[in-house]
Amino acid sequence: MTRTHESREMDRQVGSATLDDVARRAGVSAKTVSRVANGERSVRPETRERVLRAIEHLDYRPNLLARGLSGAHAYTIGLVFDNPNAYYILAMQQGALAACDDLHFGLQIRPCDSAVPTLAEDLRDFVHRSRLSGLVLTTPVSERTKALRKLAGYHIPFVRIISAARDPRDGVPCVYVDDRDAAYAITTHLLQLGHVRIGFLRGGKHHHASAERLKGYKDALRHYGIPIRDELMVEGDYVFDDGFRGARRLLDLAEPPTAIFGCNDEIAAGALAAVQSTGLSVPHDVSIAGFEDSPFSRHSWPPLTTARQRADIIVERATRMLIARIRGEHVDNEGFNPELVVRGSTAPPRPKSRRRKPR
Amino acid sequence: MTRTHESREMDRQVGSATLDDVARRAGVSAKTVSRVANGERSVRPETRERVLRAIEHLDYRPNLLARGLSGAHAYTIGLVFDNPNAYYILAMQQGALAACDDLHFGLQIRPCDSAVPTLAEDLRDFVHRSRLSGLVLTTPVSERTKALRKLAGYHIPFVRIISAARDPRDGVPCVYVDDRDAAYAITTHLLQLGHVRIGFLRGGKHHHASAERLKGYKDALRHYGIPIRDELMVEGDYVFDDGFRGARRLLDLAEPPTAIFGCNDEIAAGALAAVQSTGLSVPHDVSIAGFEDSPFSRHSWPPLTTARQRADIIVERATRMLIARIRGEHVDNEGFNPELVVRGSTAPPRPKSRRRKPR
DNA sequence: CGCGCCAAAGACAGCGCTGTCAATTGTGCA
DNA sequence: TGCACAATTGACAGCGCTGTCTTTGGCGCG
Repeated sequence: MTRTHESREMDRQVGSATLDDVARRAGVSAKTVSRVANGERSVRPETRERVLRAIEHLDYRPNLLARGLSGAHAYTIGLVFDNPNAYYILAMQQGALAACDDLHFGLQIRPCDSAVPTLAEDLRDFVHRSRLSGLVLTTPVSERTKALRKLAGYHIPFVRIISAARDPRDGVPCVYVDDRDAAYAITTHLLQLGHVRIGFLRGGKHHHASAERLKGYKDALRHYGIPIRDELMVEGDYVFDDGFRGARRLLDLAEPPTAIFGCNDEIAAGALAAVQSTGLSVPHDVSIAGFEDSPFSRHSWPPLTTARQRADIIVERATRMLIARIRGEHVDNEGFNPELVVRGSTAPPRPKSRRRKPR
Repeated sequence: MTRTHESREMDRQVGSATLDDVARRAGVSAKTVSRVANGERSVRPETRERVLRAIEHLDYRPNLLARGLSGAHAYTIGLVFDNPNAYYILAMQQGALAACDDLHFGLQIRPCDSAVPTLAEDLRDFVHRSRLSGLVLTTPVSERTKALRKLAGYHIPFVRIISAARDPRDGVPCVYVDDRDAAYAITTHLLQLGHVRIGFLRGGKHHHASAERLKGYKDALRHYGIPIRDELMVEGDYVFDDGFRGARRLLDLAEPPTAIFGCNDEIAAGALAAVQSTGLSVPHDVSIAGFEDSPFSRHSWPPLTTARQRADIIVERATRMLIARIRGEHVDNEGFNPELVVRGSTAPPRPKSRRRKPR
């Protein structure tokens, strides 16, 4: 590149002092400035002070590319997701960003298709190209165990967020969320209101979380001695339209359910719309519950009973774990329990005599 | 760093061949490989072929950090936003990502507070730290003209997305969206249905788009010779709760409106919930219209009449413009017109005699 | 047959930072 | 006071790539 001194000065005007500039001004070596900038110990307080003043004065900001190229890694992590749910994605991004900003790491966002066979290789390339320090893997990417094994083989640090009742203790760090338990709580809430026929709208076949929630639903029914009926469980993906269609199918049954539990809020919103579109009222004719506490659940009418799952906090925690791990610190896995939030979309079923579809 | 040969070999195993590796295998210089990798002209076809085979064989991927550090810029752009709306943000990200993937650029996501006085300096630091090639500025960041002037002074390329009826032709490249016209269309739609008292729920005081939409509303009323009443225009931000509160206030008026136009879909969803919460029905008692065509509008019941604004496509276009500009190509500004989408939330007003609040 | 010219390819010096290791200084203790 | 040893600091060589400049080789033309 060979830039002249003049052009370097011009660059400086637009605001990019380098380590060397700072070093010259503080009368120390570049390496010492590097030490101060990275908060390393072995620098005498007065030297540190001098360097800090020079940094301040020149408004020095380390060039992340150079740091990444030079060092063992780039002080940047990747957030990998494969999810159709906008709120969920955004909450995850916010959580990751909060942790990264706090710990002075960069963040790269990476949507992907978790079903491709080359998942591990794709992620490896992603990491290598930008020399990422590690990955936060969210569901369902975090459930592709074979790909994860490969990733580990490539010596790529990662933290998984998974749906599990307890710490899997398999040596792979993770944050686990007890979806089964939360689904159990929601179903129990409906049962205690007096519902017996409760529909369940499944989501994302490939999502382990969906299976866990279904398990919680079944466990609760079993606990109350209520038979599990196939016709009350409808397949679908994590999207509104499937919720709408699924709920319509349930309502068309000879003996329709008095309550519908959607596997996430978007599905539940679809169910809500479906019920209202047939002229029935929520919660008087049909109760509806969701899962996630996304804005969907708060911003519908009536607002949805749901399980609060703070994706931002969960991902922030996972990100902090990852960075701690990258720094060589020991970290314990951590569990989260979604919490039941009761809102206006659930109520006791209408006495049988009056429950008849109008029209 | 001084790594041993052994350790380099190990690294190679996990998949990061370098320019030099490829050069050695192809029997050419590193620079020639660089030329091939960057699609430069002056390489003889047979040489290019040989290099490509070596690249293929070694599964070579350029290290983006090194490329960015070395070259004039990092082949990465930043997407800057300051917006409370999840769908909007996500749509924008998807649009930017589509363009970046296609053109082999990286993307950095950057939420920010557009109201801070140091906006220009913050963005400059953001650019310098990662040596970004340029920025896509979305509303309302794109409306901070003073900060933008500073940015231009720092020689940072950017493209704005703004709310304007026509090309401002001010020398700063932009994509412009005619919000006024779309709001005019929505208001006209309501007027043609027979509504006379139409409420307007404002959004985001700092958003120029909000003012443009208000202008469209007023222009339409004026065109139909209907007086503009202050009590029918309610302040608020772009969020559900303000829509809810604002609609309640409108309904509490001595003479409430028969239709409510929310400045975006989230506000309209709030208004929808407010109307339904008072026991009135949409659209029979009150019509509601939104703006944006976000999932909110499709996923409520009834689905909302709105103006379709494809944030993904708009941002993708802006991103392509930015990259073209970075490459030194000439690009013309481009305009988008949101399009009226009529759904179930709007209908003719109920004949006066029967319009009385129950309860 | 020799010359100039242009396309193709290579040499080399960085970009701004960090890891390693050597040099320097200061400290405690015999 | 002198010495071993630890705490600071600095010198230097890259990280993997690109910009500039130089060299090489093939070709047309007088």
